[in-house]
Amino acid sequence: MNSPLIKLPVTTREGVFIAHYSETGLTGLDFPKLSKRIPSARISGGNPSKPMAGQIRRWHRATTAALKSILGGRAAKTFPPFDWSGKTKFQQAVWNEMLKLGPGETRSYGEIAEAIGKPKAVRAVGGACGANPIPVLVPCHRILAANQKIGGFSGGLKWKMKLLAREGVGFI
DNA sequence: GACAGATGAAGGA
DNA sequence: TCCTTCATCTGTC
Repeated sequence: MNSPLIKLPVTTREGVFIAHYSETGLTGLDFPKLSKRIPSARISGGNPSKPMAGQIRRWHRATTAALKSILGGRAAKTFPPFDWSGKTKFQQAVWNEMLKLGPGETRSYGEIAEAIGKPKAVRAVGGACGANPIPVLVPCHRILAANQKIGGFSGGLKWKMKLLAREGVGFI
């Protein structure tokens, strides 16, 4: 496994997201804690060597820029490397498929299942979406249920609706 | 090995 | 048209 894990705050208009980094890339992204005070910006959880810290700062800039772009309803220009070690091939296939979606572009769980060559694994796709550690950047909010129904969202439907509204996506 | 899940489709009222 | 039920597949415990 990868360690240590570095946590860095990403301040946006929507609140402060917490990005988690390992030695190989971004491992996770936490939604802002609603109605909580904004934590002070500091590196915590690890003690990276100097070259590592510089690299993580670069990744963090990319994460911040990508997050702000997506929250603004625009496509992210660059992404940090994602660290999906420990995740299953199936989950990675689902998330890679989601990364191909641009702003305002949506797919159904069934379409994602079909795209990865497992057209009947629709429920499993839902499970992979729920296991997505990097919401927003890996746009699981762009996955709708059949007939444009909103479905569910691990970070809370409120976020899903907000993100989709930003991108001008209509849903039921 | 059993169970649960962010689905989808079909059938009945 | 809406609701209920069931089939299907994968991940997790």
